[in-house]
Amino acid sequence: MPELPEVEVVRRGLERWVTGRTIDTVEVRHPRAIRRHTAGADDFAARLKGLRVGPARRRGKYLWLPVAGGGPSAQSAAEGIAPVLTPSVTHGLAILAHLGMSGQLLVQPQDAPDEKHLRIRIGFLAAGTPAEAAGTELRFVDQRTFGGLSLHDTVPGDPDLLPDVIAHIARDPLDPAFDDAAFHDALRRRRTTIKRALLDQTLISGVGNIYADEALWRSRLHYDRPTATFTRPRTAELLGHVRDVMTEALAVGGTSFDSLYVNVNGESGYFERSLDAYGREDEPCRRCGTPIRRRPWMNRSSYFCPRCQRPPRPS
DNA sequence: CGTGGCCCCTGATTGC
DNA sequence: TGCAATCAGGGGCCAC
Repeated sequence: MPELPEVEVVRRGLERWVTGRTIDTVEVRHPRAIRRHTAGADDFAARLKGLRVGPARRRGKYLWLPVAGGGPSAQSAAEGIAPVLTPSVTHGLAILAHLGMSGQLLVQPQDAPDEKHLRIRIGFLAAGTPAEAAGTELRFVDQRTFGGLSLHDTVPGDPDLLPDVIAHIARDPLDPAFDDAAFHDALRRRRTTIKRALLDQTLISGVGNIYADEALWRSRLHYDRPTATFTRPRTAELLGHVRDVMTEALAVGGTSFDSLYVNVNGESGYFERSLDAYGREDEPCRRCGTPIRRRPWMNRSSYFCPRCQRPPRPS
């Protein structure tokens, strides 16, 4: 459930508390949390030991931590191929994390009691760590186990050390390299509706159910509008609102309805109070006063103003 | 192939 | 009180 702003809050915490440290021990306590690492939990733990964590990266809702310091690449090890003697400087390994609906990455004191849904624990060497980080470890906690960690080769030559398995994920709208014109062209080619398109991580990443509804409300667009009829100005306005709402949410630490959505120190964000549509069923629209409605939509809900956001004519 | 429906999982809340 | 149904910020997979 964490979307781009919440994941970015976590990324910043990892950058501050984990980057630069050297992994010592890895404990996998639930197999589902590691299922995307096909070589298994023992391989995951053994390969990470002794590696140093690089800068924390993010694309959309995916997070990764490049790791370096020795050993063959994941690919060559998995296939039994001898490591290349002169590997490319920008070809390496990265821990990939996805939080799913309920995942958390927490930096906790080693002696803190285990969380009920603690799935993976990563401990670090004390040597060389900043005094303020000493004695802490990284924990992946996940009630519903839709999220998980895995270890992957990075795309050769990619300056961000993007894990190869997420190379198909689109850039997110806060990425300076996001291509607005290409996004508009892709929308026009699709035979789908606008909210489905916003949630399609191969078209635009980082947008989930909350920020899709918020951006559509700001744009006065109904979630069922077909994308094939979008004009350039309409796409531009929508992208502007997507960027605005996510930037505003990020500035206050993201959206937290409960203690499930927290930064690495367990603290909640404050954007819930600024939501205009999501979760506001029967409350007055802040533009026109009409009660906000909730509609079942793709096993979830869509919140919208029935007056500001008129449905398209049925075709 | 693109698109839409279903399923994975645990827990909180609501209504009978 | 108990129990069933519904819902939750995600995405992979599989039919059509």
